Amino acid sequence: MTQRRRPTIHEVAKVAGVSISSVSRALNGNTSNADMVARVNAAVRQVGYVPSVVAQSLKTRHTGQVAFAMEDIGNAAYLEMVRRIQPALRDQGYRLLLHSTGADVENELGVLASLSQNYVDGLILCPLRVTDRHVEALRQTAVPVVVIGLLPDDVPVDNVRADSRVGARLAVEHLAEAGARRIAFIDGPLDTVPGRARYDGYRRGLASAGLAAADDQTDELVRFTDFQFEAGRQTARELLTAHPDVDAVLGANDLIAMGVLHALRELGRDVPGDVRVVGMDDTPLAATSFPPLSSVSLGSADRGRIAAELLLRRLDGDDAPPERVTVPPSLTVRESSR
Amino acid sequence: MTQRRRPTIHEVAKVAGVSISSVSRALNGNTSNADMVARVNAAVRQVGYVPSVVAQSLKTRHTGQVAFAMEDIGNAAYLEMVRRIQPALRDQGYRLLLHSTGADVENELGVLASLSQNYVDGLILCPLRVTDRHVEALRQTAVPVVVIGLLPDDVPVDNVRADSRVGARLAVEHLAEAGARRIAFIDGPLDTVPGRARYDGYRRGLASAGLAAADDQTDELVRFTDFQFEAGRQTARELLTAHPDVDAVLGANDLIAMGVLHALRELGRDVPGDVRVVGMDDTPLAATSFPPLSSVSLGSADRGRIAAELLLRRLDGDDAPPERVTVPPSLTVRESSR
DNA sequence: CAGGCAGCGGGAAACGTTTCCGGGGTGGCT
DNA sequence: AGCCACCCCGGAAACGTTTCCCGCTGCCTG
Repeated sequence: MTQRRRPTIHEVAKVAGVSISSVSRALNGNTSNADMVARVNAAVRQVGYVPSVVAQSLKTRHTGQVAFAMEDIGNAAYLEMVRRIQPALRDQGYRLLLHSTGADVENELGVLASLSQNYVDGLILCPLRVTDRHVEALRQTAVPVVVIGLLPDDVPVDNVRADSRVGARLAVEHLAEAGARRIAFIDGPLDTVPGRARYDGYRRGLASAGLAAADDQTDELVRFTDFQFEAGRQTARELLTAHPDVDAVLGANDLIAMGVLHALRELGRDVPGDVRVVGMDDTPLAATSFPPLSSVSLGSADRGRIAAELLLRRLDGDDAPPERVTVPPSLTVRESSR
Repeated sequence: MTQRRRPTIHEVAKVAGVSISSVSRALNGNTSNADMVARVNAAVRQVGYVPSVVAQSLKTRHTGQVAFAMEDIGNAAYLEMVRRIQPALRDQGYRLLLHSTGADVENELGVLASLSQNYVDGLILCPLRVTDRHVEALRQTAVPVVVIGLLPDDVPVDNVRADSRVGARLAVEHLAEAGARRIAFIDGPLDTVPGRARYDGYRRGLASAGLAAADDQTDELVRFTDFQFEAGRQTARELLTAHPDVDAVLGANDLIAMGVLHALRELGRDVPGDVRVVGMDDTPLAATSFPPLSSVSLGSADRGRIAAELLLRRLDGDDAPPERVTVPPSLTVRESSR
């Protein structure tokens, strides 16, 4: 470990016998003299020069970095997004910073605030909730931001949305069409954005299938719990015991739906013979479960890709008005509801 | 969008009526005069000053950033690592850069080379393979590196390893103990590091259980395929048809093992009654499958945590000799082999 | 009472680039 | 052949910090 100080542009200049301005120009392609370029390159190789991106950032006022902030990278939906975002950014020479904010909203706001420290040129944000303080912070950012998720219409920020309401409705309609009449719904917490939207979609689906009056508020077949496997299992067991006539269950995500499948198995009910099951998010879990789980894809990968594209456009200097893209959901039917 | 230029330390100094040195000292806690601190803080709030981390980095020669490089964040093992690494680093004030290198070895070397651009203070690397060029690059890095995975003993770099050979052996011994006599193994490609190690572990397990002579090379119950669900399913179907007397199957990862479960179900064999199944990696898939899949955990989360700790120690200035930590595997027994 | 020392604050340099500006040389046009 | 214009290259400033160094003030001590 020699710990020699890294060579700077000055040493290159000395070795090449030219000025530092010429070195900089040669390296950035702002010179036409082939001889100069050759000499500089030779010197660069000789001293083993590598530019300092920090110094470049200070001077050029951009860092080549973009942050992606979400609750938890362990969540399959966010994971899919990262898998698309990272290569897209890398291809354009941007590095990706990952911020897992956890369930803490303060952390989220902290990320937004830290944008002012200008270590990134842009941000893709998946907010858990959107509070007034979020909106305030979003209005004031110095760098472009793309928000994935629901956002009030008057916030001037690029926005990519899934439509989980339509997604849930799609699932319900599919189940009804397959002959189900008593369709239960196990949702996540109602005070989350997706929990709320999926609930609304479920109700609309019932109404459009003629299975419930639009103003029916009894919700006897609806349960709210966490977006987790065990939660789904427990809740499903309870629900199915209380209502043995249920002939279909929609889980608000694949984990819940997996829990439902387990509960049904424990209760000795056949899937899809006795009860049909559909999940949401269409994660890898769905394809490998038994029976393979029908699931509503909310296009996480697409949302990630589109967010990256929008951000790259902004970084490229585009100052068109903020865009609002909604990615349509799609239902993948597998055996669990066939 | 006012796009006003961000205030610098100079404006704070002007507003507070002090010098920029005093502002810097006050903000970094290097001043004892409470009055000064108060005035500076007031001025900071008044002008809305936020320090530029880029300028700070240039001056202080560290960036507060650490990179994590692996093949694909979609891989459950890497994902678990990130989930531990990120909070650990964040708690110490470091930001995390994510590099998905893909299957391309050049990309990996590129990441190593880019360390010289000093936009990070350290790196955690999960190399796919370790070539001479890797070793060379690792010897020359200017910043601390921690490698997760197998590394030649003479490379002077902190190293965290799993022991998938022992892991596979553990699984085989467990199956033998449960009464299995004809234990099959569906491995990934033999020319990958884990494929090779798991194969060795399988053979040792058989030998130690007295189910095969140590020099038996027939491998009639071994198959090599990809580390994927469909591959595991197809291969298992073929294997189980050719050898109906197989009473246990070890899958080289959970995806393969899930494929095995599906194949067994299609063939009408009961799990674990007729055939016991064990997977490896202990991903979320294992707990939610049916029946729940026994799986060998290779301690991805622990490896991530330990790697982060080692790196943080280096960043803290520790220059003890490189450390080599091996995380022991552990078997989680679930219904599929009970 | 005077001198010295400690501590605080200001000026300025430095980190490693990019880029503006200006001077000198060359080539082309008149 | 002379003049003008353009092209190249070098010098220097600037990006926004931190920190070294030095001078000043005030207090304590001899």
